[in-house]
Amino acid sequence: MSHAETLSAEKEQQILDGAAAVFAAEGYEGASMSRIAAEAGVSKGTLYNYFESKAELFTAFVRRECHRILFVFDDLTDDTPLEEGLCRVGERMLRMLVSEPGLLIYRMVVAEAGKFPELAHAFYGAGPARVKERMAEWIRHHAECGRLQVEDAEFAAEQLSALMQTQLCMKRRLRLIESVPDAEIHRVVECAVKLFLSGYGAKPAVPT
Amino acid sequence: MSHAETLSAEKEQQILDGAAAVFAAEGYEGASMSRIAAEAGVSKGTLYNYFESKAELFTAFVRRECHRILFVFDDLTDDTPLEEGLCRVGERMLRMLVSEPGLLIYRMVVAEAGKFPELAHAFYGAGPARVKERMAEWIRHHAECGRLQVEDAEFAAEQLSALMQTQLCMKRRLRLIESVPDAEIHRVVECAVKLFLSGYGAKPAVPT
Amino acid sequence: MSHAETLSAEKEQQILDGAAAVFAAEGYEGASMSRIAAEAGVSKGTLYNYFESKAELFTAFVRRECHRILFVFDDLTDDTPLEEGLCRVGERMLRMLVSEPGLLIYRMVVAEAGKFPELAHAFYGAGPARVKERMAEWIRHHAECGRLQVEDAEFAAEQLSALMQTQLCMKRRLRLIESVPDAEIHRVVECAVKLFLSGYGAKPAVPT
Amino acid sequence: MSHAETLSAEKEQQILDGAAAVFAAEGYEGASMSRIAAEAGVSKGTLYNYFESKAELFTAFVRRECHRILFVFDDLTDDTPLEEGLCRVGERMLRMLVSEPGLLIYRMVVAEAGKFPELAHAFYGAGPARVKERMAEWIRHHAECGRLQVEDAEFAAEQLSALMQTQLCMKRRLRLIESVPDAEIHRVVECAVKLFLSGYGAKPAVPT
DNA sequence: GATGAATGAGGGTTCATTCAT
DNA sequence: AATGAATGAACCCTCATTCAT
Repeated sequence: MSHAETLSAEKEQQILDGAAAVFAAEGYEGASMSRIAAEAGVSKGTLYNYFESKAELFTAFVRRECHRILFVFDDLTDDTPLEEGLCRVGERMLRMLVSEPGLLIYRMVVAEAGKFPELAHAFYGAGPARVKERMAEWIRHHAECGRLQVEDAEFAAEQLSALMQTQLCMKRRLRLIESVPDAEIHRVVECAVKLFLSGYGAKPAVPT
Repeated sequence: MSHAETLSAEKEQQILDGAAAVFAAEGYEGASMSRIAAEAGVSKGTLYNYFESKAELFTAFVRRECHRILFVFDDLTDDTPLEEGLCRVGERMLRMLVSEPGLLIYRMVVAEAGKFPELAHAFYGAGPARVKERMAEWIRHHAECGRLQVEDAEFAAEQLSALMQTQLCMKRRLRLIESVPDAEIHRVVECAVKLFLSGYGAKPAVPT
Repeated sequence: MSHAETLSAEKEQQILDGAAAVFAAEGYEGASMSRIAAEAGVSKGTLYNYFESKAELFTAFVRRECHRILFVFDDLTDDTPLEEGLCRVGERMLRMLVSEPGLLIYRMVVAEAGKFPELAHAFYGAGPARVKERMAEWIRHHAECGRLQVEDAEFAAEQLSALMQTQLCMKRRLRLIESVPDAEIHRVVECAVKLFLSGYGAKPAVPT
Repeated sequence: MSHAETLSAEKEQQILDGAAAVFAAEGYEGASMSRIAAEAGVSKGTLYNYFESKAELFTAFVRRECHRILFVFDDLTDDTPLEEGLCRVGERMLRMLVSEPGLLIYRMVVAEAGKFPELAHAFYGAGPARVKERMAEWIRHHAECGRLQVEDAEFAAEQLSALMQTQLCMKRRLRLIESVPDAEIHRVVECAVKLFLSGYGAKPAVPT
């Protein structure tokens, strides 16, 4: 992206793959260009033909991972039934959050927010902020249809997102567990949606 | 505890203070023992009299920070009114999460979970797990009193915790904002408790 | 001369021009083949088609510069009046010594005499030695005509050369000054010739 | 000089000796800190305990060499007879110029004047300029005593200095010769002084 | 017990050179 | 003949760790 197209795009991906492996295992500071080169199967010099510095390689790697991850709303339309839509979006979000690439990028961006503020900003904009925004739109739509009673759609969206991030998520972030069974995900999402709807769902008319 | 009585506990704290400053600013890999020694006002050799290695110093520092942070339930009793208790606990938790020491420890543990799995474990046990456990007890108490309708108190506690961690929290973790106004905290906590109670609060008897 | 006829002499000069610019700015070790290639507007590979190595390119560049510089005696004939000839030669020599190309070559050859002894030898032969020899011939001619009283013409030539290299010259070599006004040059040369003639000029017959 | 006195002055000299050997052989850019460490018999790290960087080590080395070299006028008094004084000073200067340390420092300062302008400046001030000034004073003294006819004593001093730097000097600078016989030095100095006095010496009264 | 000079492996980066295209 | 991507050794420098004082 930031480099001439004369260099092989294939090799660039190869390098980024190597970088992903090493950054994931060692973090930014802990990763060495030597190891990345070895992991990617290229020489150390080649790294510098593709990326000007370790920092730029890291940046490119984070940006690529960000793009790979953000697909949460791809096929949600206004016609999707309320509860089904909430569950589908929630499930996707949670799956992404506990997936290996999702965790990787979360850890790295949080860890290096001080050194790479622009990355933190880009991550927030492309990730949480975008999800919130899109979700708020959808919530607003359903509120207008009378199926939700929401005043601040954006905040409601934040709450829904937050409800997905129970300790399941935390445990993955801390690498206390290696994988997450589907059943767990379903349960978390279902309960989150239930709680959400109990607060924001249209109240049944109370019979007089 | 692991050291001979000949070493001064005071100096140990002095070193940990220096370590805290440098680890906070530079991260684990970025921190140098020289800088820590300078910051702590001792010689490099002394560092190694108190801690066997950089890794052990880091471990000790993280453990101390963990202990400093966990005070959430200190004065909550069974008599505390339900909503007030929820708010008080939530507020403390959120304040801790967005505080500089809280963020520091969160970032470091998440970042180095791969290299220091035992730290991640200890952090989880001393932090999220303990909070959840304590909160679940309290919820269970109120459920037994009929003020809450909760089947799985632990999961409910997780949800309440999760609701505190809206994007306010994320923004702090990403260093997108430098501080958090009290009003913001109040609002997040209040809304969290409201949503929580809408789902778990005792339903008013429906008139027949 | 050492290359196949398939290579373009034009491009060779182009490369040497690039090399001159970079060697002048960075010195031998400081210059990079990449920068030379860029400066010359050719690829790195092409450099190696024309010159076997960095050392050979440097050698070729120094030799070319040597040739460019040596023009001191071009139009001096036996008929040129003594003092005028001395001044003209002196002035040219001094101008050459303080000129940018002259300084460049002097600095580089002196700096790299250890690594490139054959270059130092070639430089001496093409420069100082040739000037001395040519000047000695001319001095000898005037001695035979009775206008100079010289026993060792070669040594006298060395002295005349030496007299041109006052601190003006040194200051330029040390880059303490950026340019030399004509008046300064005239003065140095004039005084040098005057001193020279006071020692070697034919003594007026002492009246009996 | 620029460092705390806590480090061993002995080892500092040891390092500077190693640096001298390597800088002399390879030049500034060509010298590697590894080789200097090996030559000095210390580890690479130790180099950096004593000198902050390669540039600073080079600077320290040049300054030390400068101080070692400047002793030309140490015992010249106003009572020293004219011709003897001129010869003595000239001889010392020439010996210094063709000595290994003298050449070393000349080569390095000329070669790196672009990169280390402050060194070039310091060298000029401590070397050529100081010699000129001191020599001019002495010449002025003899002029006042009527033994010399000099208008611009400083310029005359420059000329005398210049006359020492015949091709003997140049050959050493180019490493074309390894050593200089005393006889050569004597001859150059004697002829220089003779020429100098023929121009600036008090003229014998011409008998009427 | 405290010090900090010494170590040397390893860090990121550059660069002369090669070679497939 | 010309290119420039690839290489890997070597660059300057940092740092966790040791140990004589």
